[in-house]
Amino acid sequence: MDDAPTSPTPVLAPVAAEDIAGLRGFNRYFTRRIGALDDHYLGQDRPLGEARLLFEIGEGPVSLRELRGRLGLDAGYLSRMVKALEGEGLVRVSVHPGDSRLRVAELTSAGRTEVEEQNRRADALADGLLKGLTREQRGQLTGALADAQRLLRLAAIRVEVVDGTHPDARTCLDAYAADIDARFPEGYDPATLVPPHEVSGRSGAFLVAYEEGRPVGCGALRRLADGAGEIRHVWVHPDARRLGLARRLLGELERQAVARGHRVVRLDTHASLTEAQAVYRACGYTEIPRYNDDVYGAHFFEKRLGR
Amino acid sequence: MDDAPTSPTPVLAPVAAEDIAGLRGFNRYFTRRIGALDDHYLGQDRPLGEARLLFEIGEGPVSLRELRGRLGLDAGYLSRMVKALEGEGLVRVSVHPGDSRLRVAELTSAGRTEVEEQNRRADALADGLLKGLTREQRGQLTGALADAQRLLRLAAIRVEVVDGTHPDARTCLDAYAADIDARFPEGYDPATLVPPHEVSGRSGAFLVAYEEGRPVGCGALRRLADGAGEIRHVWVHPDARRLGLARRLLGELERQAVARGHRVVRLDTHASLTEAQAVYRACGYTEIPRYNDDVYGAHFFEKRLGR
DNA sequence: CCATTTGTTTGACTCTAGTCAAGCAATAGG
DNA sequence: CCTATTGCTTGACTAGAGTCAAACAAATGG
Repeated sequence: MDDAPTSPTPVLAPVAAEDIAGLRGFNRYFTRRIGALDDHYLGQDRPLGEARLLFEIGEGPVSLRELRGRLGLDAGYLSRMVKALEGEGLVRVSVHPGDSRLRVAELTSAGRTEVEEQNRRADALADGLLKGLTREQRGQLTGALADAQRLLRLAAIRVEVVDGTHPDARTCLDAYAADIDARFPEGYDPATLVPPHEVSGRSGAFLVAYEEGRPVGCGALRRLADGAGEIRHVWVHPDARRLGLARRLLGELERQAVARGHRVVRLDTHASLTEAQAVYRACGYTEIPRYNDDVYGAHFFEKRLGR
Repeated sequence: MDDAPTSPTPVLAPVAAEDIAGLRGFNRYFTRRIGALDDHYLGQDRPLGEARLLFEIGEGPVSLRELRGRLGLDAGYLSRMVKALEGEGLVRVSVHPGDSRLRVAELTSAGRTEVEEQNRRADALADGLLKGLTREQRGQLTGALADAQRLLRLAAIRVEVVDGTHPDARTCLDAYAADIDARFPEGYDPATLVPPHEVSGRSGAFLVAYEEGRPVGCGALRRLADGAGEIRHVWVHPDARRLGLARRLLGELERQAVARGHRVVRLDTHASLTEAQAVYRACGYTEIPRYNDDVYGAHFFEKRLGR
């Protein structure tokens, strides 16, 4: 058990030099070769900044504030670019109906045409690149890129301990409640959610996972009457599923439990959450008899925290 | 045979939309997230162009001509940047000993220190990214990136038909001859190489594979006395091995053979080239009895070009 | 209702990156 | 030996990308 080759839940370990070299080598190759190419083609006759802006406005109307955040631009710089695009008839700007300080931009039909042309060019570029490969190799490439992207996204997600009353904690719990309310045949009563004070300070913890500053997952640890830890409300935003984030949250919650002196953690799940049950089992949890009177609980799990 | 799920040698087929979308999605994610981060950190207090230049000078002395090629810079622009770095005491420039038109740049110890600092920062960035993953996930990521890079390199290689007398053809054949001369216990006599006229025009073809403008592989097709095609001198530069380029060259040579009306191609290999034999077998070649008096040939193969 | 805060605009800059052409020195090719 | 050619430098210029501060209007919080 001590020298298990793979660890069921994440353990922090120093990063191997070859992994760093691999990532850096790929980064050099990719950005200099493919990325640069793409930027060059995307822009064509238009400055890259404007091309990116058009692309980012894309579908529905977007507020300038949103664009500023997404592209990381200076307010003045953005304002001027939008004005230039408006002057060319590619973008229409209007005042936000709800808040007159905000301005929202959307593409005109000419703008839409230009974005389509951009997409055509980018597709042609990708097509030209992939053409040299067999169908099988293309599939391998697509698979490898998907795996890499999944892992890079997971790696970029930061898990932080926040207070149970933190707005991001509430946002996540609301989404969690809505989510399972839709999934449980009997619905879900939000009053069942763990109260903020139980997951704050010494007695418990609340974790929020952030991807690019946006909360995309959470998990709570509280103390049971008998002194064991209890994990509750492990949730992952639909956009961030299938990355392995639930496992990561679980591991972080276990670390929090260890730090609070718990030697064992328990949790329960609803009968309908079969994937969750599989995750718990894979992470070293074993099924135990009912240990509480939770109306939604159907399966009960426990894990001893060793080391 | 007609509907075999995987094709032994490359066949051109339209690129699936999902492969294009996969590559484009990854490109967007990667360049905007990782690449941009990297550039930002790499530069720090120094313009990106100069930072890249320092990195590229790296070890041993490099001629400005070489740097110009590698970074794709304008001669005047490069000249000025080198001068600026020289002024800061990071780079030492001297006249090339062999050709006084050329100038060679190398790092001073201050320059080396700065590049080390660059590397430390880039390593720290990669380390910070990978830290969120388990050791197993890091290994998966490194593997996926290596696969993707291998396939992207292969995809970016262009195979062209050149005249047998073309300098790139000669370069490749010289490298090929030197390569096998070192591998064959009995050495290799370059006089055995196919004469240029046999691989030009209607009777044959000479293919050169280019990676970023540099020849990295070749292959020849000529016509045998009985009208069959013969494939010879399939060679891949050591830097471009393990990408699957030999298979690709083989496939292109077969296409050339079909275009010239050959219904069958043959080839021979030296007893010591066991990997090559494996490739031929995997690409649908079957071993046949000796069909020529080549002193180096030990195994003889044939493939019918059907459809 | 008054003071902040937020979202945006405008003017005035800076710096990086890059182009283009003229010119000079060394070399290569006939 | 003469004429390209190659490699580099210099001057003159441009455009893209971005910063910073002042100003102003709408919304928000006491």
